[in-house]
Parts: sequence; C-alpha cells; structure tokens
Amino acid sequence: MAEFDFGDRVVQINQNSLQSKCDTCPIHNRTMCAFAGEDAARELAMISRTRRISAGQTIVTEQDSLDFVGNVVSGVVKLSKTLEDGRQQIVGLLFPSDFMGHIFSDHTRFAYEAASDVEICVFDRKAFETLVQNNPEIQHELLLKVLTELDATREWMVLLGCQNARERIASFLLMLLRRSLQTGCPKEDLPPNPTIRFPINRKNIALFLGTTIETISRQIQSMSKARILKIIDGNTFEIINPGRLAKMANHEEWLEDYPV
Amino acid sequence: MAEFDFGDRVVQINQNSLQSKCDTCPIHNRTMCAFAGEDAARELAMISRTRRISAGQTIVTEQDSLDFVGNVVSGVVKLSKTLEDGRQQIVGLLFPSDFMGHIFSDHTRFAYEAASDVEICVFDRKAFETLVQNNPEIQHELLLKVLTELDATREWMVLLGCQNARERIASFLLMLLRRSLQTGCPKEDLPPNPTIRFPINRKNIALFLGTTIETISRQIQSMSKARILKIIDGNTFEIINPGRLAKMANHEEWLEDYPV
DNA sequence: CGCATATTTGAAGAGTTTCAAGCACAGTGG
DNA sequence: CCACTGTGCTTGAAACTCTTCAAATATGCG
Repeated sequence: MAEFDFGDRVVQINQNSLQSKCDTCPIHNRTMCAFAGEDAARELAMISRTRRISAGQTIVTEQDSLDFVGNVVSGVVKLSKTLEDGRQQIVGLLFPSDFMGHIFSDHTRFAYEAASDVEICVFDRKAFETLVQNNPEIQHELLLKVLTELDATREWMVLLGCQNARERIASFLLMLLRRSLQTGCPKEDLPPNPTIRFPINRKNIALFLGTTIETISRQIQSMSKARILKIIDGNTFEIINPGRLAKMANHEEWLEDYPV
Repeated sequence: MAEFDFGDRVVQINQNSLQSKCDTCPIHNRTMCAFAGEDAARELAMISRTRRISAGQTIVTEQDSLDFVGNVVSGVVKLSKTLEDGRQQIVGLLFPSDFMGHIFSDHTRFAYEAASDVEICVFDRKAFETLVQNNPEIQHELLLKVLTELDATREWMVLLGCQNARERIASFLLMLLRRSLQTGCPKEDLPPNPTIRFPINRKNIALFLGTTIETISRQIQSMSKARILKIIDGNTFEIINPGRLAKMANHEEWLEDYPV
C-alpha cells in the first residue's frame, strides 16, 4: 500500500492500481496524461508526485537546473526574468493543466515562482525525457503543445509591443474569462454577465502586462465608470459588457465569443 | 538530368545524386537537413525547391493557410501581426538557416513577409509533416528547435515589456552582431571593432522593437556621440566598444562575448 | 483593535510618440 | 551635367501617455 498526498485528498492505493491516483486528478483529462497510451500513462503515474507551494515561493530560480517537469494542478505559476537592476518581466503564467518545465536542457533562463498557492504534479525530468523519446506519440503531443505555446507567446508579444495600458488590461481580463470557461463550455452556456476573479495580486499582473499597479488600478476604475465592468471587490469583477471589453482589447482572437 | 535554380547558381544534376543540390547550399549544415539521416536528407532534397521573394513582398498573410515550410537561405523574413487599426508588431525575424512555417496546423495567425530580398528553400508542408512523423529523430530536432525559439521569444518579451528604447536598440545591434558571428567563429577570432549592417529598413526595425523610426534615429545618433559606435553610412556601423554596448543592453545573455 | 500589507488616488515628471520640416541619396530625364 | 522627384532617414518642438513618488484608504490577520 502506498499513500499519496494529493492536495486536500490523501489517496491510498496499492501498486497495481497506481493509476487511480490520477483518476481523482481534476485536470488529468486535459494534460498529456490523457494523450499517453495505457502503458505510458501508468508509467507517468508511477513517476509522478504532488508538490504544494505557497504564494510567493520560488520553485526554481533563473540559471538553476530544473530537474523536474510537470503539470499545474491548481493555482498559478509565473515564469519570469529579472534584470540586474531589479526590473522584472513575467513571460508566462501557467494555469491548471498547463505543462511546466524546461525539457531537454539543463538550465532554464527563467525563474518559476508560485504566483498564488499552487499544487503541481511533477515527474523527474530525466525519466520523463526517456519516456518521451520512447513514445513518439507523446513527443508529438509535446511538440504540438510547444507550438501552441509559441504562438500564444507571440500574441502576447504584440500586446507588449504595440498596445496601450487599457488594451492590455482588457486582454488580461478576457484571457482570464477564457481560461475560466475553457472546461469545454458550449457556446450557448456562456453567462451574459460573467464574473472574473484575479488569481494573482496586482504586482504580478503589472509584471505580466509590462505596466504598473497604479496604471492597472486607474484603468480598472475607469472601466468601472464606463460601465464595462462592476467591481464586486478588489479582486472580483462582473463583466457587464463582454463584447465591449473584447472590442477594447483590439485583438481579433478574443472577439469571437461575445457579440458587441 | 534536372536543373535547379539555386539563387545565383544553377545546378544541373541527375536523379541519383539529388543531394548535390543541397551540397552547394550555404546553410545546409546549420538546418535540420544536417540532422536528418541519409534517407531523410535525400527525401528532403527531393521535395525541396527554392523561391526568391523581393523586399516588401508578402509571402503569406495572416489567416492564410500555409501549405509549405522551409528554411531561409538568404535575407530576412519577418513574422508579424497587424491590428485592425493598422498598428503592426513584428514577432520574429527569420535569418538564414532559420526554419519558417507553421507545422501541424492549417492556418497561421501571423503574416510572413520578405523584410529584404529573400531566398528560401521550401518543402510541401504535408510531405514534410509525414516525413517528420516517420522520423522520430527529425521530430526530436524540431522539438528542440521550437523550444529554443520559445525561449528566444520570451527573452524578446522581456525587452518589449520592461526595457527602454536605448536598451532595445542596443540589444538589436548585439543580436545582429551575434548572428553575423554565428558561423562557428571561435572566441579568439572576435574582431575588436566589428562592423554591423542593418539588413532591413528602419520601419521594420521599429516594428520589431515596438518603437518608432524617429526614436531609433535619435538613439543611434546619441550612441554615436557617446562613442559607442561610429556611423559609416546610414545602415553600417562600426561598434567601437562592444562591451559597453552589451552593458547598455542590460541583458546578461548578450554580455558574454566581449569584455566591458 | 492595531499593525502590516495591498490597493487606490493625486500631482509632478520623464520618456516616447506625433507631427512637421529638413536633409541626403538614387534614379530619371532634359 | 544639373535640376526634378521620390524615398528613407534625421532633427526639432509640442503633446501625450505612463511612470514615479507620495499620501490616503482599504483589507486582512493575530
């Protein structure tokens, strides 16, 4: 019998039903675990373990070697780079089901930090790399995932390169909206006035958007006055007019779901 | 006998020595062609052909389907996105030996355009995808390449997100320096006062750096006054002090080669 | 309740963009 | 050979957005 601490659940299982640990995993059907064949999935379950990190803790620093990879189960992990003089830029936010890690390389050039309380499911990197190289279909899924991420990063680059503060914040709100609806929500189920919660604090939002907490504050207040959103509390917002928000973001990709 | 128009060389070869077309390719040892096994390399040679595009011409527009992939042989290809109101951001510049294309997906979200006169070696996308899926080692190389590109894109994101105009231009100059030395130049061969040429016009540099041609002009003049570089002509610069330039860029990755 | 932390609000300042004009160079035609 | 025109780059001045610094307010927790 083995005991697994899986967040708020402690699961006791015996060796030949190792996969049951993953059956209770809230995101297992949205990660590579779902794409792996039965043998590979079993192997993944075998080498995986859960780690919990509290908000603000560094998981890996820049230049560190990253000896594990994994999936975010809950919370948000930030990927960032800090310049010598202290300026920092977040180059990626990893949400539940996102893959984290720097595979096939001994050092990462970015720091991984818990942007909120976080639960991650980790595998030993070397073991995972071997698994990948022995399973072309997993490698293929990984390639697709990285290609998607590359495109998303480029989209964000457009935001940083030529969009203003208002557009950046509108885009961030829409991104959160998307991610919160993402769990296979059919179009007709879209709530007319969805509610969004910031999963991370202002400072991190600012570092992600390449702006300051003051600018974010002012823009949010201004959107509230313009009746685009309603401030429920400092971190919760009701989007009164998702279509106008999308228009404001000026990014076609995010205009799709809601009419103006 | 078949005749291949390969830029300034026209190569005549017979079917069973198809690879010789690639032997004369100035970049073939820096692309995936070099990593492919003999059979795969022969197949690549078989399905490849050369295209020349003159500066300013669009190769593929956004939302277009991209039915080919390939390598840049000479010149610079720009990858960009344009917002409805005309603002544009370049999200990547592809130099000789860089891979171009949007594999395993029917539509690209970015436009490809020749930023200078360009020569590219293209393969049919579907054929290439089949080749990749049948050759795990090519798929692996491709994965590594995409991972490297993802990191490079994230580095550039730091630039756009939190660095000022001066740092951006210094970084761009250093990037050009790197690329021009990249052909396996050993450290002791570094010229003390290297010369750099802008391969693309000011407008495209501005679109890449998220700034304007005026700002670039002012910064270059100011660097010239500060004796960091010497303006040979509008597009050619002698870097008087590469170390100070690197310091100015404030990006550790680019500080390595030259002492301050 | 009081302290620490996080967010909002205000006013001044810096850096960049914008608009407008000037300059330099290449190609064309008289 | 020289004006003419077009294009691309530089320079100047004004305008604007965002940041910075400072203070006020709100929120959370022992």
